[in-house]
Amino acid sequence: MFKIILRFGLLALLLGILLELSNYSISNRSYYSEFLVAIAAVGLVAFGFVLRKYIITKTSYLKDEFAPNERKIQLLQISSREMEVLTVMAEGFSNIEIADKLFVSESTVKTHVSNLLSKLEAKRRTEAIKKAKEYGIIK
Amino acid sequence: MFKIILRFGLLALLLGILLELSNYSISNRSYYSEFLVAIAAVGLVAFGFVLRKYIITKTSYLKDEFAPNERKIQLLQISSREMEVLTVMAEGFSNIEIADKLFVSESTVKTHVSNLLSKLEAKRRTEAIKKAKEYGIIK
DNA sequence: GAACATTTCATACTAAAGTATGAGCCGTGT
DNA sequence: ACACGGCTCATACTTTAGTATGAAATGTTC
Repeated sequence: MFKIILRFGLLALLLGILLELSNYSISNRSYYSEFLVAIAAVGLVAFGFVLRKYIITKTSYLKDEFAPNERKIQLLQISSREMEVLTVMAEGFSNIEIADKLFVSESTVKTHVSNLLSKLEAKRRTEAIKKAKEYGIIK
Repeated sequence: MFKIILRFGLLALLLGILLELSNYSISNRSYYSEFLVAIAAVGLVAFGFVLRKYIITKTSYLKDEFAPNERKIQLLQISSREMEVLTVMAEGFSNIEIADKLFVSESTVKTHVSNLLSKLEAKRRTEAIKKAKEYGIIK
């Protein structure tokens, strides 16, 4: 992360120097004045262009260090056990498989899922998963 | 599309004028010389920054930097219609809802889903959705 | 044009998912 | 102590989802 900031900082500095250079050459009416300005301009545009990509990829990188949206979880009144069910459910497991993983009965899982559906205002588990992801409460 | 090109063209022109202006003011050693250059530089970076977004979003089939993994789709022998079903299915819709959206019967959707499950080696639609996302064939 | 994949649909199943209701247990807090 | 929320489970039921099979209409490819 610091590496990227450093890289972009250096690039920005370089472009700044280029601009300054063109300033001086303009004052001196050098041959390369217009040329240098053009290069600096193109460089700056490219800088912004690439910057966006890095910002986007690096923020999606931060999604890997996934922190569930606790606010939303509390707002929807989703309990910790429901969260566990939701997480395993999103992995594509059936109710019985979830039950085995959490050491409870299928009935219990069904109850949790049913509660999750109403809390997430979803009609199906697929819809619940989609919404939960949109809310950032699961990855 | 032309609208966007026009907009960006105008913006680029404006930035060019700004640069030229700063050139002149530098020659004249005006108070605003450095200031103008800085504004032009920031403008150019912003230009590139926004440009990327527009290029990506306006090339429509590349939404949010997402390009479906065509190689994987072909490898798994998933047909175009199956892809459509998969996409809508991942949005959390039921078979009947998918059928309505694609103007086919529920039977047809069931067939497609069933084929998708075997092709994706999934036991349930939730698992299929998860795998499809991992493979990068849906977002 | 014959072979082949795709898309469509139906029928008849079985298997899951989801709903509704009631109930017992366990902590926490008033 | 008692109310409350969370977790557990069961039974009974309805609704979807998923499988199997067959079949017909399209394209596509060699």
